[in-house]
Amino acid sequence: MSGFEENVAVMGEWVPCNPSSKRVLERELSLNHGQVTSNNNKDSSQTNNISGGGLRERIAARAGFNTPRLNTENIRSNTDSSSLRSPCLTISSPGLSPATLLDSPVFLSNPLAQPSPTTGKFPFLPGVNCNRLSYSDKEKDEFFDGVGASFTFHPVSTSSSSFFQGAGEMTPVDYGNYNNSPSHQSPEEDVKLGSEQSGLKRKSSDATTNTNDHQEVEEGEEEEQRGGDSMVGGGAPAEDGYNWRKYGQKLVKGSEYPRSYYKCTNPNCHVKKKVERSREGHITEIIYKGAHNHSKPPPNRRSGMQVDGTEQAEQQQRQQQRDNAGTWVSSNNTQQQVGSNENNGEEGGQYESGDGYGGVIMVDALSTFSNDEDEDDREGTHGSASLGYDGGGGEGEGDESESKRRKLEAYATEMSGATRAIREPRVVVQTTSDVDILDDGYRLQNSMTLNTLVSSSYYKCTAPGCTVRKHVERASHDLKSVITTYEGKHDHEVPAARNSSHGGNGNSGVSAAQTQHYQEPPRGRFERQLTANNQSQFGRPFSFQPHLGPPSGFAFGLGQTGLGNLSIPGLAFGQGKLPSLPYQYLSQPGGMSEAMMRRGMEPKVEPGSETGQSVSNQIMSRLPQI
DNA sequence: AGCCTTTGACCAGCG
DNA sequence: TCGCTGGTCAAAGGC
Repeated sequence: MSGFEENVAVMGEWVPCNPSSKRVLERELSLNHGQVTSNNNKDSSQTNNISGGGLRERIAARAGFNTPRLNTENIRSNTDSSSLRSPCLTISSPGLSPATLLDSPVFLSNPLAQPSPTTGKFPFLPGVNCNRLSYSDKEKDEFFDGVGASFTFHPVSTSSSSFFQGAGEMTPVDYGNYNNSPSHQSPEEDVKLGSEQSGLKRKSSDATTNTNDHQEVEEGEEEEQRGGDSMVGGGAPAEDGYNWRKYGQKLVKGSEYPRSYYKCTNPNCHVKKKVERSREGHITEIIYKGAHNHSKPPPNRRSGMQVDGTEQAEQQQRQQQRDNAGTWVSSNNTQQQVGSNENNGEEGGQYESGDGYGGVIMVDALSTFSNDEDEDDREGTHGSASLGYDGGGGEGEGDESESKRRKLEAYATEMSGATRAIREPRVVVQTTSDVDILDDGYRLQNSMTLNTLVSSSYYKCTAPGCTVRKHVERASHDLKSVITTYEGKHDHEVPAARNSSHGGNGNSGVSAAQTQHYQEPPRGRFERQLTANNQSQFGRPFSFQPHLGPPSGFAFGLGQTGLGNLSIPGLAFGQGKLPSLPYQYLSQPGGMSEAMMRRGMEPKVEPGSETGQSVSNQIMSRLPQI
């Protein structure tokens, strides 16, 4: 199922390189929590506006994807310590590619964007109304002038595995699935070296066929390290399922790496993509332009596309999801639009349906998606939506956004004091339209997923008139840790299973065993939490106190999500992973520790783990001391 | 033979 | 108008 575990494996690493950055982090840690929490307490419309970081706005405006900008960089053990590596993301998920994302009926919203100088989304920016959808260039300029050099990200070069960067702003948009876990990967990331100039020896690349979770991530990285070969022909990245022809390569100013230009080889498809690869052949940036108006080539014709049992299984799953998805009701505007897009895409051929649902979008902090929106690019109008950093959104803003993006990139470069190789933390967003028949038997819709440290899936019962909501949290690196929170009362009969495949166990990646502790929630307005197998993280099941909160009640923290997924310098893979905790604790002002204490619980720390430390403390403790 | 990459040249947008 | 830059073209060559 393209639910939780299938979707995301994102990793990012970045390290504040100077004391100033630490201060920024501290501010972010302290400020974002509160803010986001408050934001989340607002009604949906409000939060939508807040989220307006732009993606949502543009999505709404354009009803589709157009030019997702995917920035990725895999950071591994860096043998070249002298070279600064950008924060890396590793996405490898068979069938989940940017293209897949384009096809995804559900997308993320800007709130997911990592707050950063380049995203123009600095919730902690003094004097800036964080609820605003966009900021003028002047404001950005002023801001950058103020923040400027102090905001510098330095990539971690020591970790064998990058650490996923969580989304920045997350709004409790409806009932989405906010997945913050490094559990899925996008194929694009696995594209290895295509063809490198500068006498670089061509490697092959690509596609990690994965399954789920960390295993996939790690395998994907291993694949990378092995120089896994999946390049099409001479090196066209094809793990996204499409065939590409390289038509140019150029060293772009300000970029440390050459940029390759690819066109979709389909005669009637004008989709293009730009790929930047590091010297090692790691993709540092992928920018898609346009939407495929055709289906992916048959697997057996996808040169360079690994089609193994895993992928086949996933394809089957996706098909199954498509079959099921039509019966579910979207719970928010965005999703409805997405659904519309989906239909349009299917009917109009704008959206290739190959991957259908679920997907991973890796977004760099500069902009989540590029905004090349000339008419040609909007050929796939149905499936086009441009997502920009500024959240301005609106017709005809593509060029402007692009310009702004470039401008911001320039800023980022300047601020980094080096090159674009120093990238900001990336945000990986997973979107799904999974509809699950949970272990409780009710059909719930999982509308959205965002990746952060903790996967948080929001479900809404699809039964007419039923307002029950369910929130499932899973530890990013331990999917067995599950916390389920109910709101409302389960006032209708449990629908009969529609699909044996779900079999009451379609909890988006939560196995029956993992939900075996399910208990019938009490009637009435409430929230109930349960855990399953969380002993793996804390030695014993959580002892949650009732979480009383607003209806939407699951506070998302911009800060916690982002920071919660930060790669901590000096931490190796595994070490770098923050403790698996319900993000709601991360979202608490003061960090997890404080949140937990307020809840009267004490995190159990596994021997040798750092679980007991608050995220912020952990992060801060590893930052350079001022 | 077909498809792809390579790569220098060309074009267009922008300041 | 000019130079810079990003994007594209297209000939050459490889597989």
